[in-house]
Amino acid sequence: MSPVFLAGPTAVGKSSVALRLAELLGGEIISVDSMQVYRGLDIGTSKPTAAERARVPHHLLDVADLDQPFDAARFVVLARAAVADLTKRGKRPIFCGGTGLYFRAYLEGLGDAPPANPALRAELEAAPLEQLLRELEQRDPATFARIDRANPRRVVRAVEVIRLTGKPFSAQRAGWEETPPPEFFFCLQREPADLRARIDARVDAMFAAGLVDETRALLARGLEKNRTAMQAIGYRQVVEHLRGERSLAETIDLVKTKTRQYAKRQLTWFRAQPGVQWLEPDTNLDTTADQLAARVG
RNA sequence: GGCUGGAUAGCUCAGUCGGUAGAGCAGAGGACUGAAAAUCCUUGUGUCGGCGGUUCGAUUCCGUCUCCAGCCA
Repeated sequence: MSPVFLAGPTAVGKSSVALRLAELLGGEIISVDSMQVYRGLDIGTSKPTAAERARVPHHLLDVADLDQPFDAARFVVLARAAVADLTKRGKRPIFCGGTGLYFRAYLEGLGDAPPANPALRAELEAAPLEQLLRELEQRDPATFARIDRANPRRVVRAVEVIRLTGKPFSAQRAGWEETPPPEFFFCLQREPADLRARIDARVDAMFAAGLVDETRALLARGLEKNRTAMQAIGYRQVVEHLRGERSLAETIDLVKTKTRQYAKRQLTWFRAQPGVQWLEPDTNLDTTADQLAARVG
């Protein structure tokens, strides 16, 4: 049974569709979300509720604590393990989420490069970009030629890998474009005005549900020490608000804007996904799930 | 009622010693190979508040009107 991939921008309605689809197909859900992996980030990530998780088993939620690192490679390892488990039990894997890199990494691999090394990374981040670019040009001309040289993150990682392994970064990347497209990769999309309204409503609901309190509690548990979790939309802006940087009303507006921008970037990933099948959700999301179930057999 | 500032891109504002204007933000598009809800790239024609006047030419100077601040009555 080939897995079903269900992607789409935030607030498009993926989770509801996946839930019903899983029930129809006798499947289980594998979350493809870089923030829902963290324990405690619940309201702000729209993590499936206990009730929903009771309906259908979910994998890759709450798999990291705030003091643990998590990255795309870890995602791939855990996702493969989950798929193996589901296959053994005759359950169909339904990947559902919005993290483009994670989909891609699972589908096409990440290469053999080593994980981030915090000490080295800190050193490289402190170095002038010009210097890193010079080192990159010398030690890995191929990467230097194709990399986004204005983007410090990309440059830092490339130099990090080179220093860690002594080999060029370009020699350690997975060969994307060589993998055949997945059989069932669906992306949900909506009219911009529709999506925007849903995002606004969702953000309002998050604050009404206690996002500020949740953030305060996470802060007490070390949220600020986790660089990745700390950049999650909603939490980051609320932390700034709690520091007195802006009012609550302004913060809510900002979170809406950031979410909209994020949704746009997500769509950019999925437009480039080989084999994507686009889908406009029905007013009744169960209907959409029914249609999908029929297409997927 | 008087005085002083403002009135320029969706928003906040800069600027033009008179030759029809530019930043940030928002918006739009794109990239992305172990931080990715991050990070980065590209993209700016708008009666320069209205009407008159001076001028070859006014968004820029002058007059007047409208609106918004603040101060004085």
